[in-house]
Amino acid sequence: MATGDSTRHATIEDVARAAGVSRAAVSKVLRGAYGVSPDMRQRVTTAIKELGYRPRVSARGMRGATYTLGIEIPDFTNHFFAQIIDGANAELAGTPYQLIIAPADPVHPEGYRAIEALADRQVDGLVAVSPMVSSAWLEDLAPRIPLVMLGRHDENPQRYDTVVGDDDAGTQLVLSHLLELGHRDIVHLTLTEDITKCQPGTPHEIRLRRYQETMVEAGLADHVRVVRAEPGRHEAYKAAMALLESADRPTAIYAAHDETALGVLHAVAELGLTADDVSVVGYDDTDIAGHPQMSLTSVNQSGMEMGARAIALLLERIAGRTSPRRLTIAPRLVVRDSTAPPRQQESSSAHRQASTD
Amino acid sequence: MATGDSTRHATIEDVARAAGVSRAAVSKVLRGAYGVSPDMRQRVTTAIKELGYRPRVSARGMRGATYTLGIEIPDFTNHFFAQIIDGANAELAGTPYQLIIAPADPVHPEGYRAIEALADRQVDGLVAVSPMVSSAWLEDLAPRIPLVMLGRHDENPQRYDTVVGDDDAGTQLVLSHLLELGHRDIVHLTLTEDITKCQPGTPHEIRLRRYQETMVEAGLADHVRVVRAEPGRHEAYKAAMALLESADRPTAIYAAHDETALGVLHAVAELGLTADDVSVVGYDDTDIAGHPQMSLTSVNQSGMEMGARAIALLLERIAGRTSPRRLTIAPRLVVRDSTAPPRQQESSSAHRQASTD
DNA sequence: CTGAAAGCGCTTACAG
DNA sequence: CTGAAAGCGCTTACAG
Repeated sequence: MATGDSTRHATIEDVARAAGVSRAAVSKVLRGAYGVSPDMRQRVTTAIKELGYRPRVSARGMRGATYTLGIEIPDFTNHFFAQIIDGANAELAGTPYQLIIAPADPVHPEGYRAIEALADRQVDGLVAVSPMVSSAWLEDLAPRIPLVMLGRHDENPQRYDTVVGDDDAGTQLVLSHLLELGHRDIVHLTLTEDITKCQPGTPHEIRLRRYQETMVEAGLADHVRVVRAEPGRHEAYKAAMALLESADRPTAIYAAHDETALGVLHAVAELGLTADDVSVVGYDDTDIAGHPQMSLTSVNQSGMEMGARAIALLLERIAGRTSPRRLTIAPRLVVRDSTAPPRQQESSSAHRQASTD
Repeated sequence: MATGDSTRHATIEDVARAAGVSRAAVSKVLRGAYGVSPDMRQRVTTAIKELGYRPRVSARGMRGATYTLGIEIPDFTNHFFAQIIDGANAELAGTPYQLIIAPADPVHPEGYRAIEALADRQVDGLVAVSPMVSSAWLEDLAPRIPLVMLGRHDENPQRYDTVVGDDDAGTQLVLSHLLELGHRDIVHLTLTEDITKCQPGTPHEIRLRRYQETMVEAGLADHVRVVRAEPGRHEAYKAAMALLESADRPTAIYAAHDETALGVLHAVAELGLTADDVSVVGYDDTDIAGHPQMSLTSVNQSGMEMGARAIALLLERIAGRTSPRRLTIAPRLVVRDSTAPPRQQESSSAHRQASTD
């Protein structure tokens, strides 16, 4: 009766009273700070348990830390991002930090909104996948909050870290593979321009540029062909259908990523075609690529590892590091059944190869 | 020089000073509350823009709302949950609420930790997918925070809402389909007991029970066979391999959900078997099930819709409703190529069927 | 080692 | 319509 109804949540004041100590003392025990006698710690711990006390994060956030790390992700239906979260979450196990994830606003998918939402919530650190946000804006945000960006090839970030795949090398692997198989008519199915045309070079922009350069270097400048589709499997499917039903069907398609590649494979299967007719390569090597019924050749850049590394860098920053770091994840091509030598070709190089064997 | 460095983030005090009004006035404009003259609103709005002011959510949370809704999800790699988030996020577009997602702690996947983490952060409402959490604990939590649970068949929740698929009807659809095709050796591949053995009846427990009952009703009590696997595609694959390589291979497998079914299909493909040898049915009808290369027969219960409905119920609760509601999503069987009549059988019923045609 | 006091940036009654 | 004051539940210097 004294303190009121027990439905009300206990506060630090309640704990202090129950333990016969000051609020400051409870706070210290809570944070494992120095300067608490074993006896006092004991009494406080007991009181906390008895009252089922849990500190309000909002209140802590007013002065100190929220023990919350935020991650912004543009799209949940893409399995690659799920892997990143998984890796990040695993890396956080055993630390006092809680991960919260903010999905990009469907209306404003660039990421500004979601990142701001996280910053407004006073997260102690932030990792984001936002190729379309300007680096100047990030430099402006970074002094207020430790920041690690995924998949950004920014020239020279001053105040935040980056974890990137080597999209240049990955694309090189893809094209070497296709060229070795004897392909010449290689189309690159990428995303819409708003995604490939950002300043620092988004992953998709780099893949596109490297595709063009490599084709030219291989003497296939005439065969450079870029097709674009909105993000999403179904959009990729539609674009691929148009492409595959057109007069000059390519013998190979290098898709922007697995999500796109799955749409392409959908079209390929629906038209009764096989890898002999048109080879398909993806990027990300998501779980489904390895399924025997899909067997998609793809570039692995381990989303799990990217997520884990990003968190590791973030924890370093929170611990005090201020100099910027960049981590590059090496790509690895996983060859599967979705790629094969092109069927019967007028291509002289393919003939040479065949007769040389 | 007067106010200090401009790097410091503006507070409500700064805005009030710049607009020449009180902090209370700024607060009212912020929340669109009554009792502000158009002129004052104008001046405040201008000041907010000029200063780039954004209210700190922690501070708001101390007294009022955080405009944050939380959602707890046990597993990000399962596409069904991604769809739920997508649906929830879409439903929130245009409202002042921001969605944040907390992944379950990998070490304590039951969900208590993640839900508490969200509650500690003062979210204005919470939706969770936690079959293993006790309903008593939820009743205890609910008075403090509006709560909607997904996939819980609790008897009679008093203080929270539920959105569930009709797992009973869904299972009935699956078995009717398989029985009509002529299958008798139907195995149910479900998850480990800790997931199916919770009190109120988890979705998987209901699918399991309904499977057993329907088999008995069909006179196939002798054919009831339940196999269990840890969650995850790879675990399902291993269990399926053992099952398919055993002496008495079933002709059909009803998998706990698509994630499991994909593992089964992996084994089926690897052993060079087809749907004629062993039919496979999943649950959730995730995107990949509809891919022509997968073509998995599955029960659709629309994760998008479940997520959207859950948010709609939550907003009602936040608006004041206190009476509990339950929403049931009707399942729909989508028949694809992964199911077919069993090949050549000694089964008399199969013979009857064949000769009757 | 311990505690009293100030303060974080908002919102909420309550007067005017 | 407007504002002064109290208060939300913590943490942080600062004395003792």
